[in-house]
Amino acid sequence: MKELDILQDAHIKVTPQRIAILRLLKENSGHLGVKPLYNLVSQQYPNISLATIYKTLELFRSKGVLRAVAVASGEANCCSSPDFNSRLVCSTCKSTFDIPVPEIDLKEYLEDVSSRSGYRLTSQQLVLYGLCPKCSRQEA
Amino acid sequence: MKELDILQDAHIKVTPQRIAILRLLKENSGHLGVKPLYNLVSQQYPNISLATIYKTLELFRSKGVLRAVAVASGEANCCSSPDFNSRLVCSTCKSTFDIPVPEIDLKEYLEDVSSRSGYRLTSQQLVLYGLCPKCSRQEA
DNA sequence: ATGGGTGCAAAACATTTGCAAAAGT
DNA sequence: ACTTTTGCAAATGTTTTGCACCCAT
Repeated sequence: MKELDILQDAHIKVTPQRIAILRLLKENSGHLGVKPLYNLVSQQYPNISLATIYKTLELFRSKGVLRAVAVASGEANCCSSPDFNSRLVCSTCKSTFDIPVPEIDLKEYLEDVSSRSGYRLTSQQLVLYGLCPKCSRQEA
Repeated sequence: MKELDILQDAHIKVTPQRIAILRLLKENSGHLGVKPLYNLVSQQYPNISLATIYKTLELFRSKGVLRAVAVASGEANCCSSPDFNSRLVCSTCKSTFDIPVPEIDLKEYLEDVSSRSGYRLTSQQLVLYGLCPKCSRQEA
């Protein structure tokens, strides 16, 4: 789907900056922090400001074009022992509900979590942490 | 396991502040941001500084007592369509490797990802987003 | 003309660093 | 005693806000 169509479908006014931002996010599978994104957009629009990036991301999020996704920062912290960390987070009020580690088929699991918790699931994120082959070698 | 033992096992010098921080994280399943944690610790140690919190968290992380876990912030962003977002992130160099959505048993899936990617998995995080019953009602 | 978008600058907020005093082993 | 940690303050980095100007209806 073209960037233009995505924006129009979401009732977002189309501007060149917004198209560029959306295109870059798509090209990078969305795995882009604010500054890397800013640097990329700057190549095309040298005068763009960080404020525009932030405003655009917030706009996209509010319209459902983007979904905020975080890779471990210091924001929240967790006692180490449980290697598998599963939590249910309300995307509106941020309240959390602890859920058991899935041992069964994921679809069953998701239905189960939904009915136990009463939460209406909108999306899931499985983040796996590990060492890539290069770093794994360097560590040994 | 007692806080004292956890710290000693990790070869971390024991201080009352560190015990308090670790205790509070455990009592809250680790789902605690920096400021909420600071506020709680402050009740017991009114003079503790944010710098100490940050330093302690970083220390705990480096010793493996804590694992950084993030709940969606603006840090990284993702095009919406894929409801199930799975990524493999190298905990050392942050490089990413896209992985398919799991359709099968999780253990098989994890083994499969590991052998396909060459990454050595250290931990996984499944974050489910949704609306809690209260917010779900308010939205309708 | 109007409404909204942009970029700048400043404000607000979050995190990190350097250092002297205090506490731990 | 020696070393490390603490808390303060300042420095740095990040995100948000207000506003004047510009662009596309």
